Amino acid sequence: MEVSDRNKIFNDLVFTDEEINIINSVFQKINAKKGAIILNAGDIADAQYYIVSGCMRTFHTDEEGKEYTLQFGISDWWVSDYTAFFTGDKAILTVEAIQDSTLYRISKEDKEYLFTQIPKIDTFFRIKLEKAYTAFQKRILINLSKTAKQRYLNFIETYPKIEKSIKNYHIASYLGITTESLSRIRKELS
Amino acid sequence: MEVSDRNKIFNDLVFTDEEINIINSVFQKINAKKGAIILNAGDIADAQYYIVSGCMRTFHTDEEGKEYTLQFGISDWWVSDYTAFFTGDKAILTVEAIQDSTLYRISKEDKEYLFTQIPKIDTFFRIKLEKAYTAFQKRILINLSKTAKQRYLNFIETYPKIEKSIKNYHIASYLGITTESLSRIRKELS
DNA sequence: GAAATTTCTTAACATACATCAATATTTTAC
DNA sequence: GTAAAATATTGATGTATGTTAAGAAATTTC
Repeated sequence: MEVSDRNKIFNDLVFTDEEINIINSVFQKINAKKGAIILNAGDIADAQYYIVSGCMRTFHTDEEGKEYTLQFGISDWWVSDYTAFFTGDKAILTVEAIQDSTLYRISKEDKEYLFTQIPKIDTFFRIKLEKAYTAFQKRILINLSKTAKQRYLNFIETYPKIEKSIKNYHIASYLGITTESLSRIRKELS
Repeated sequence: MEVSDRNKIFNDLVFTDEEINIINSVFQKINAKKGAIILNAGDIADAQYYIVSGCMRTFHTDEEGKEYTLQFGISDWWVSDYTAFFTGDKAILTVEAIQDSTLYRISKEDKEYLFTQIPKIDTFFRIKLEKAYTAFQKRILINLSKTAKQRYLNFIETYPKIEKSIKNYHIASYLGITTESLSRIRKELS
């Protein structure tokens, strides 16, 4: 792993040379082409991924084949099916690259090894988890309380950098509406 | 804290006498009467609460005074406005007892002290957080993909023990529908 | 750079759920 | 146990969003 990437991931943490060696040994760099799937629903989610650049999407597919986007992930976000990652159950989410993306992969096993070797990383990941929890709480309240138009405006705020490069139907599946409805909302707003 | 309560909270963890003393010193037993508010939106959320018995509700109130129920909490659950608890921001959630409830309170400060004194408790709380995250992920996907009737059926599954004792309008505010709509759904199902 | 494919928009109509208003039922207070 | 208050139901009507279908626009492929 390059120094700049390590600093980007663990920004304010300082490591010894030995710790740096350990970190380098557990992260694997991955180039995911647009359309590539890095985790498939039904598989074991035995890794999580740090996004250096690009854009990822995690979504659930129901019995009828309809897709529901749980999250978009951009630079400096972590992605996986965390529910499956934590529980050991099979993934119900698929994680795909919707732009060419560069990622770092760490397996669940290596992450646990990392915790034993560099205890402060435990705290680092706990804070990430707290933030992820917080984001989900916010999302639930917005879904309960806001109209589709308000949710769309909130989406633009949440993802200002990528909003224009994400396909309409992916945004719609994130908002819980059809692509036609989103089209109408966009028209009203313009 | 009574032995039985400590075992209930930390079921499979084993503590030394000294650790037990520390635990006893940081948890405060609270009896909350039906209707009591233990955390108010706008306040600092400097504690979290373990529910021994009873039923709690966490909800958000919007500018118009409409309430949106984020969660019901029953025996063996933890409640707070975790977003506020983690970030230090003011609470946007209110936590109220909807039945007479017995709780144990632990302050944020004491919880951090507990982590330093009994490191394995850190892992215990991390797993709780993972489960809470998982529950929220599930909730988001259900809200995106299911009709009100399906969400109501899912609610009954999720809260089978308390479903009958929770007010209709509280359930409705959890499902994101009006009390009238819930009434009609119930009629259809009966 | 033209053809093929994918994505987005528009329109007509359908449906789920909201709103408003009235009444019925249950719970609480004295 | 009765009156008052709170909660739940029902009906009529409104609205946001879904569905189906067609065509327009953008992107990809060769």
